[in-house]
Amino acid sequence: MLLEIDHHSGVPIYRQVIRQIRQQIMTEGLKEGDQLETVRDLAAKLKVNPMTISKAYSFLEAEELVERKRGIGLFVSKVKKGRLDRIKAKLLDTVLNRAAVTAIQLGIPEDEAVEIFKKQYREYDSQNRR
Amino acid sequence: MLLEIDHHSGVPIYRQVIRQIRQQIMTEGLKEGDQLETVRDLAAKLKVNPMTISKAYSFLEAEELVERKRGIGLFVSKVKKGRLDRIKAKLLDTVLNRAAVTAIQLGIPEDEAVEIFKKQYREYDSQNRR
Amino acid sequence: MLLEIDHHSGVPIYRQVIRQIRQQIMTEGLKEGDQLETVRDLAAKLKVNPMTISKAYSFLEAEELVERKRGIGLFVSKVKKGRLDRIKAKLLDTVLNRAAVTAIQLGIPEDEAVEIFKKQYREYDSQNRR
Amino acid sequence: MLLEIDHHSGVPIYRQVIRQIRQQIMTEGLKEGDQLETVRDLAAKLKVNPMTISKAYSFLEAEELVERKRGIGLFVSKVKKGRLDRIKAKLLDTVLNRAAVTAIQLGIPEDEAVEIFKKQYREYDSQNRR
DNA sequence: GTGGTCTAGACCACG
DNA sequence: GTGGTCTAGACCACC
Repeated sequence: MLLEIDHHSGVPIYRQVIRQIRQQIMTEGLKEGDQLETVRDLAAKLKVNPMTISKAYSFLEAEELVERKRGIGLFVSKVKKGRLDRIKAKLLDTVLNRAAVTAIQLGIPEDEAVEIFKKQYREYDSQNRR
Repeated sequence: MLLEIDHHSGVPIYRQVIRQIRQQIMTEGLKEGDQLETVRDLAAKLKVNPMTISKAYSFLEAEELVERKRGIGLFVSKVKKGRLDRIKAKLLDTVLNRAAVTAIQLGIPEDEAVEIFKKQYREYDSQNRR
Repeated sequence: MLLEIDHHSGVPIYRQVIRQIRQQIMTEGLKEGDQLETVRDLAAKLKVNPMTISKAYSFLEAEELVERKRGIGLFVSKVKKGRLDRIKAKLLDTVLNRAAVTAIQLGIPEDEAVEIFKKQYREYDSQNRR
Repeated sequence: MLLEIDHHSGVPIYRQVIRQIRQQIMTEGLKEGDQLETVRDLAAKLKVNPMTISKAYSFLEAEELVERKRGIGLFVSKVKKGRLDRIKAKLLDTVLNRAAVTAIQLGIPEDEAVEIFKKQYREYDSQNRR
């Protein structure tokens, strides 16, 4: 499980953990039944307090993306395809809406904004294609 | 000066103020030499604590988008066209990049992402056209 | 805000807090816009650590039953009638299902179980009617 | 001896074991003098840690529903009819009381609550009738 | 003043 | 060994 924490971003560590794990579940980097790293291991690896990790895991559990097996560990839940799609769609809408609003407020016309968006898409995509 | 504060967004109020004023300077809703509303007036109008406005103004001043004339008030600075464009471009790149990255990580193909972006653009645009 | 904590029940304190506040929101003992007691006050009143209360509040916020106004406090969110009803119905189904299952496993016939249920209902109801 | 373990319910496994065996004794699926499966066998069958089964058996022994014959095994105790009935009644009262209280607190009228209860009863009953 | 975050460390329940 | 809970206390951001 590959996580990167930015201690200077101002974003709480536990939220960074939540977001990244959620992302990996969405993109199936983490699949149903996969075990998450133990609280203590992940805490040691990221050099943060175990409770910080525990807190992140608790929220993921409340979201039902992750399940506890008591005394054993945490595992990725089965997420129904429909629910997954809804979460994805919502996430996407949010971020694209934010982008569109900014473009409009800056007075950038639609096609120009779309071009920049495409450029960004292709750049990132080509860099991260495997 | 027209500002809207969303108390439920989680975004700090002073940042909402900063962003909106910055936006207005960018789009020339506020022009060089225009005077900003006084801290007290704006605070009263938005029903927030004056310190919140004061803080926002300080940041705008640090950004050199605004100048303090002691004893008189705050005024929009002269911003060179080139610098303005660079700020705009950078802002736009940042937000569109973030959107693109999210789309890619969720495995959304380019044209699908573009479609959603356009939809968001048009929705917001039609709602806010004056 | 009236909360009772049972330190000996084995149920985590923060969950007791969550459940009771949720209950009060459901039953409109706490209404939209009402401010929750501050973390520190409630912690002092219940004689627990503020973080325990904070944790409870965080989960309620994640559930969107409660909203933060930064620097001011926490307030009961507007909950759409439909969503409220769904939450209520689910809660009710869960607890009545558990009751029914137990009755069946003990070999209690339906009408006998219903009679006991009615008795319990009336007893509690008459005690707590105002 | 037929037991079902739900790893996702959050209820400790040893408690699930206790409850189900107790249930079977109540309903006379297990009768006086019947031998319980050995700790090892049951643990292997349920694929859980033997200590978990051992712990469950200890509680049943403490409850005097079961007796240890050293070197031989565990056997279902003689339970006086009266005591059995009292245990049953108490269990039933507890769970039905909890259900009634919840219904009342949610403002559900008696007959509506009863209807839902009956529905739950019939659903579960028809599914598990043999 | 408000709530949020993080830490260090203790203790508990479960397997 | 696993995760969960709670505490005490520090520091931060916001209003």
